[in-house]
Amino acid sequence: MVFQRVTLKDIADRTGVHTSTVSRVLNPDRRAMVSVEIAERILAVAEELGYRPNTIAYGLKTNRTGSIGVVVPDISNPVFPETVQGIEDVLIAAGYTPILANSDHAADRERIIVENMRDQHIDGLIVASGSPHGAVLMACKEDGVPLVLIHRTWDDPDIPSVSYEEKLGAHLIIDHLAGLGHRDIAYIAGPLDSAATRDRYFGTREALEQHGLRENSNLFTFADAITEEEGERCCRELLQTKEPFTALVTAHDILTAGCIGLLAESGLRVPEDLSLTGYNNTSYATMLTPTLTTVHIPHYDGGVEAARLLLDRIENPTAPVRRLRISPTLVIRNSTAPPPPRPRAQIESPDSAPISVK
Amino acid sequence: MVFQRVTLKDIADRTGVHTSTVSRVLNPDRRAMVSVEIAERILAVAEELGYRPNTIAYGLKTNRTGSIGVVVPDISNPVFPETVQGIEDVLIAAGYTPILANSDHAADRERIIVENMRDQHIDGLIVASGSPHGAVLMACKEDGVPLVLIHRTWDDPDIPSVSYEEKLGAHLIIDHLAGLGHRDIAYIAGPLDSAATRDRYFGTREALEQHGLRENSNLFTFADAITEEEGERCCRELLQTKEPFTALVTAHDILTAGCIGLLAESGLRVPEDLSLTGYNNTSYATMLTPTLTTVHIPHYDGGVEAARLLLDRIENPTAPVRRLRISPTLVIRNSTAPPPPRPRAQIESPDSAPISVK
DNA sequence: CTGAAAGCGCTAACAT
DNA sequence: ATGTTAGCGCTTTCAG
Repeated sequence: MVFQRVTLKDIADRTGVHTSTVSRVLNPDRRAMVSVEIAERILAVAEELGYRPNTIAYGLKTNRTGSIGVVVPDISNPVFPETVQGIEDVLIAAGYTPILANSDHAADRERIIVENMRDQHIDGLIVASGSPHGAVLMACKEDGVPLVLIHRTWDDPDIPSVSYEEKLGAHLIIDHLAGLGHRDIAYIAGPLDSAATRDRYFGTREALEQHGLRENSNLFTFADAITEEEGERCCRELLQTKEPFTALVTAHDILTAGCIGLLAESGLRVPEDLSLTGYNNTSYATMLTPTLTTVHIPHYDGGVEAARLLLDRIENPTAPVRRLRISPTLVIRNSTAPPPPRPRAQIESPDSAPISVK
Repeated sequence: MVFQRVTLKDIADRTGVHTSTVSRVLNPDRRAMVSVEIAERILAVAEELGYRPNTIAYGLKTNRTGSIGVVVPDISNPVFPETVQGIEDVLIAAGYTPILANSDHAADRERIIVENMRDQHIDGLIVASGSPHGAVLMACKEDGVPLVLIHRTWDDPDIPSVSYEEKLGAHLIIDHLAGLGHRDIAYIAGPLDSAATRDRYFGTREALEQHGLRENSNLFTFADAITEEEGERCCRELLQTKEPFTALVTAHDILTAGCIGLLAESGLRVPEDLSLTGYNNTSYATMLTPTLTTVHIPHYDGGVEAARLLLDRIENPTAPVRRLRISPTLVIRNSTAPPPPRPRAQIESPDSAPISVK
């Protein structure tokens, strides 16, 4: 920086007082210690000179930087911009500066990011990740770095978190489909190393069982990533098993998006021949044709809550740890309908006995 | 931070040398000044104690923080995650820490963000914005804060930038449609306070003129934001003008996405009755039905170049300023086709004379 | 080759 | 009510 910043000393020299007096005036909490006339003079000069406190020097002295680290696994997944927006709105309003970083779902990149952030002396950390790096979290906890998880909890009850009732979300979808009369339901799971998609998967199996629907392992498939490509690959796999199904459920709107083109190519109409569902109620849900029945998760609100939890933690480190769980809701749109009289999902295998529909 | 960090002094005490010696060893450039045995002992102890340099103290001393501010107007617009990814990959590889912030297209929020960042003593700034706050940019320039713009240039040739040949992009689209035989082309522009969408708009008018196509102002409409809602609103407006058109061009895939549902409701098939185009080749382009003919902009590469420009600037502030312009390409998919024999875009006005097609 | 000492800008005892 | 002083952790002259 070529430019010379104005310091407390500059103001002190100009007003004929000591830097400590200037410091007191510029700190609202200590302003009262100083006589009004001097305070006013100092304030005027500070204004005139365009004084900006040096946060680096302040940080060195006080060990507080006003920065909060926010780690997300994939900023291009639309749930994270929403979450981040909620986090930022709260933190900025509270006078903090959020520092956002992308881990790309890579545990070691996450480790490096968090180390960097800690080197920068962040005052707190929010990790939005389905599979945070355990050692990193433990290190933060041990070193007393205020930490909040969002999108998952952690076994250790000392770590505050905001998570969603993912199993409930899965039940909402299956209940809806079962209610429409579907009995053969295929599922595209997300990567199981993420707690959220794992819960959706087990929740789905649980719900199928509750409805007395057969859990045909041929109708479960597993995406390696939350991308359209993986959705399409899994969808192809399901169609090739030649097992009949009348509904296709996925762990994320993005996976569902990947199915649509392939289904159209296969001559399957949604929802007439096949019901299709999403998860997360992202912008994809209304953009696709047909619009998706999906599970709404209030990601913005989750971000807000996570930020509040962190501020609580910073201001009151000894208060009991809170772990929030937020419930999702079902949004019914145009991609689901009662099953066709004869399942058409496997057009190549007309001999497979159609399952009767009430 | 409850936890006590290990400092140079800790290492010095443990090895029986002075802190300045430790400092020299820990700085690769000055390591050679110290005898090998001592250096090794210090390195071993540093490793053992888990020493991490205090970047705050370093920053106070050197006036360099290793942080680079990155300001984007809207992280939920998919072009920005791509751009940011390119920026981050370069900056992180060079040992810098990018600090990302969202201005929400608000000039005063942008001002506050940049002020905050400057208070944090960032070493440089990349502003990705269609309409950066002029005063902010001038202040950075005057104060010698290295600055690069991406997504637009600035009149002042002293500010390096990466921008795209937006007019060319607009020409590519119109050339393609004109080549298919379209003569009545409607346009949904983006907000004109952004340089990029402004250039697309004027480029479109220019291209229409070049092809001798009538510039019917009834067929131009202006979105207030890059959202699906605004796309839909503008599309409705166009349909209500009762002017016939056989192609609908927009300034952004997101605007195009907003049109699709409404067109379907109106009974217009794409591309049989109406050709439709996007811009930016985002994930929307392949997700929508039909897939979109659109303009591909290499946003990731743009981010990479912007970061490199900034690093150049930091390392060599006196080198001549470079301003990059990157050319877009046309991607033809399923949303464009020759116009129908009789334009159907205005089904309510059958009396409007159909334009002949070669 | 290594140590001593100063100082980056600020805050917070401790004096007066 | 204000000034003095010390020091946060580090780098960097300047001596030796």
